[in-house]
Amino acid sequence: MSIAVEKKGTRQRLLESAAAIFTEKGYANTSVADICERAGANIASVNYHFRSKDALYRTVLEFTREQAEQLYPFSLSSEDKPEVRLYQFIQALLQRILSREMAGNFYILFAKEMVEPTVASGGIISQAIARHHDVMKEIIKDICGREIDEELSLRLHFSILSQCFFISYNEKGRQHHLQKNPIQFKDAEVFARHIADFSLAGMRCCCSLSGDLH
Amino acid sequence: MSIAVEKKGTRQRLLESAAAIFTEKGYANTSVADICERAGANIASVNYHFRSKDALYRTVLEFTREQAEQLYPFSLSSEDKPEVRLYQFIQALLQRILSREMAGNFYILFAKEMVEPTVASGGIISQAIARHHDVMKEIIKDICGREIDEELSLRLHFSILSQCFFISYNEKGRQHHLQKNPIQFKDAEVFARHIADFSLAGMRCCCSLSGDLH
DNA sequence: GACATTTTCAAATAATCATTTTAATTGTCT
DNA sequence: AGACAATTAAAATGATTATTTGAAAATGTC
Repeated sequence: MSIAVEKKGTRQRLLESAAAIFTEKGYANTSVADICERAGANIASVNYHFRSKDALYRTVLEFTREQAEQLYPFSLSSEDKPEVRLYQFIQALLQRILSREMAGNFYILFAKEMVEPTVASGGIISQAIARHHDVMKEIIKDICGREIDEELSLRLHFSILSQCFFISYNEKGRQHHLQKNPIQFKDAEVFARHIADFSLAGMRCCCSLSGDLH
Repeated sequence: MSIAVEKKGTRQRLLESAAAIFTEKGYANTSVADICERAGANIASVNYHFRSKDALYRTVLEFTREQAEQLYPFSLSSEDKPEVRLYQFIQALLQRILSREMAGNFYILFAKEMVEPTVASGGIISQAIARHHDVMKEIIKDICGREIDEELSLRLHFSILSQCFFISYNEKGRQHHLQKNPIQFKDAEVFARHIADFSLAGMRCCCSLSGDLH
């Protein structure tokens, strides 16, 4: 009928509207009426297309996660040196987090789910954690050598990921409580460079410390 | 009349009950009725003693922050070497975060406020951020030397604090999504030792990198 | 064009919530 | 005991919420 661009289908409009508002205000503070209004749809459309608010929320989590994985994959060619792969992983993760598209929404929702879990999230969060974990584990093993202590590996893992995720965890509060401007997507590289340098030094130090004991 | 222990005053009981439930479920998911029931008080008592749910929440934030500051002060004797002060600061912060008392509640509420700010929080969060910032800034300056770049200082600051706060940010989600047991208070020292070692190496590396350019 | 299916719509339902009101109770000082 | 203020109690108010309902409209199919 009209221009192809504007006809998106109610379901898709609801999905995008829901992603935006859930990210903005959180699950509990978002009403189904808000979502429908922004999508230009009727109040009953959420329950028609998604069965419930819970199910819509789960769909948003799944959809935004897929967007993130497609747009910024952790493409680790195992021929690169592990130091390079560390940087590439951190960079891709920060690009996901700082993405203006729906990929970025996932990591904001992820942060909310870690700080205040909902019953609506299903197993999506634990899956996401496991995927990040697997990638990091390989990199750490290759940098520190394979006879590294399991506990030490976990701590290094923790130190590196904490710096990456801290950005998404703090973004909302930085704007609201400190009146700062949002961090831009283009800052991803500078941040990634810093986190990689800082962490590489930390890893080597902690590895050699532990190695000396044996 | 009765035993002194059990007569705590409705106001105090409401405060403790509110701190526990706000920490457990977050501001939006907590009802005044819940708080009153747990405190063994009437539904109207919150509005009588605190004027509103908002004001009660603010009081909880202030009260728990004071508890944290009193129990685990950032007592930095400027005679100690900066490396020692770094460790002491991290240790005190982790002890606050992992405290089973009301001190720990503050850092859980703080995490919630960063990920999903409320209008009810007043300026308490930005004050808390500023205090941590001031302490860290001094330490970084003393470790890296005073001609350090302002931007680099902020990035180092970020890398260190992210590791500390990550524990409180993730604690709820770790239990809910990963079915892990809570991190114990006694783990504060091991964690602090790791974060301090890791970060010290990172700082020195980043400082010398920047220093070489001049 | 007529039928069947999908989608939209407005109104109703039922539950929950913060807050207010009004009355009863308790404690304190004279 | 009596007067007064502080506190507690129970019920009511008004607003918001997710979800359901049943009919209307739109869409697709033969």
